[in-house]
Amino acid sequence: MITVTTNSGDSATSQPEKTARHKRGSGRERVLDAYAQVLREEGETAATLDEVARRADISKGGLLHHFGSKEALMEGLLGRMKELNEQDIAATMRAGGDGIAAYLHSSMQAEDDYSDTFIAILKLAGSGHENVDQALRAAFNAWQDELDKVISDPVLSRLVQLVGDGLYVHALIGRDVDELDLQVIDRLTKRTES
Amino acid sequence: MITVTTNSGDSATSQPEKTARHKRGSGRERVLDAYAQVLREEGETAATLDEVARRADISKGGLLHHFGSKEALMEGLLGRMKELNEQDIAATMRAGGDGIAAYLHSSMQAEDDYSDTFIAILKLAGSGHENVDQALRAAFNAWQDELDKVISDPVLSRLVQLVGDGLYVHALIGRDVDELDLQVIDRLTKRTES
DNA sequence: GTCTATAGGGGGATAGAC
DNA sequence: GTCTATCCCCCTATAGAC
Repeated sequence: MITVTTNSGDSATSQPEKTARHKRGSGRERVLDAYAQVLREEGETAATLDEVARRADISKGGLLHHFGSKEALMEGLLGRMKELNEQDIAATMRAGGDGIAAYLHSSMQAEDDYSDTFIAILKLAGSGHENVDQALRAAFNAWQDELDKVISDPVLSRLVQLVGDGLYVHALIGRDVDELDLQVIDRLTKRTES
Repeated sequence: MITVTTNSGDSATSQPEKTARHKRGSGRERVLDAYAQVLREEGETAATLDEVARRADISKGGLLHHFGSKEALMEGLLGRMKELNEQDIAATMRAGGDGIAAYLHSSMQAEDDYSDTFIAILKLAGSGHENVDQALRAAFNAWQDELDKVISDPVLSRLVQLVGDGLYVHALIGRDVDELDLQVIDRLTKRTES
């Protein structure tokens, strides 16, 4: 009894155009790139000012000129996520025609600026920084709102989101996406009844 | 075409009996309890030897007698998880009669020793400790194997696991379980075809 | 705007008394 | 088995030269 408002085409191939990767040279952005990168690759503990400065090819003093404290650096990254959130949601939903497939695929492969930032911030989740958890909840809610527009059944919509979040966990621990994951996505995309 | 090998009773209420909470006094166990607790509540950064010792009501020297290094402490917790894994899987699957509901409910409410340990270790995921990610992958695989025994369709089985993992993410960032989550579980439990 | 130097604090680990 | 005292390193942040 559930209807997915989509033209169910080839679900596994349609990919949206996301924000292009920027590795531009303006100091502030280079620092945020480096911070997000080290968070993704080695986690919170490894993300020291020294290491971030090293990756950004800048001195620690230079870094602290742009961001007066580590807290400020963190909020800088949260700001970037907030900034990219809307435009990425729009791009994901617009492009493929199929919201579910596009959403779930974007949960699997972090290859745009938004996903990079999002995954980096996930590494800071639940570690006492209330700002972080708040920003993450806001991001989740924004995606949920968008999914709700595309999927008429709210329960199915939530299910799709939970599956996407599950895929993030698997990525987090290095559990590779396999054929079954793709089949799950395929089934969620193609089925119009529960 | 999917058949869930279960007596589909009242899915939302059946709860298994898990391992009882131990807050016993043997130094080693108290230390592991404290370590897991601080990881869950405040994350990896806050989990210093000083803080763990404080919570375990022991001195740092005393702690380091039981676990010679922080690395050893970590592996101690991994050992506990491995130890509890099998028995918790068995308890979860045995009790309710319905594997899906039991699994998903245990993903929501961490109130047994295994879940406590598991969530704590999740805070260490993707932070460069290869042991941790390996242990987590093993735990995920063990649950997957068990779900596969209960759910005849492997795609549905994976879907159920992904939803459970998604619930963990939501818990991680303090997004409370709501009515929709319960409805998702209910639907996954009751439906026998995709 | 970027650098070096350094202060100040905290974390992990060792030594050795009890 | 548990404690105190201590060492050393690294991390954040500040000061100030260029």
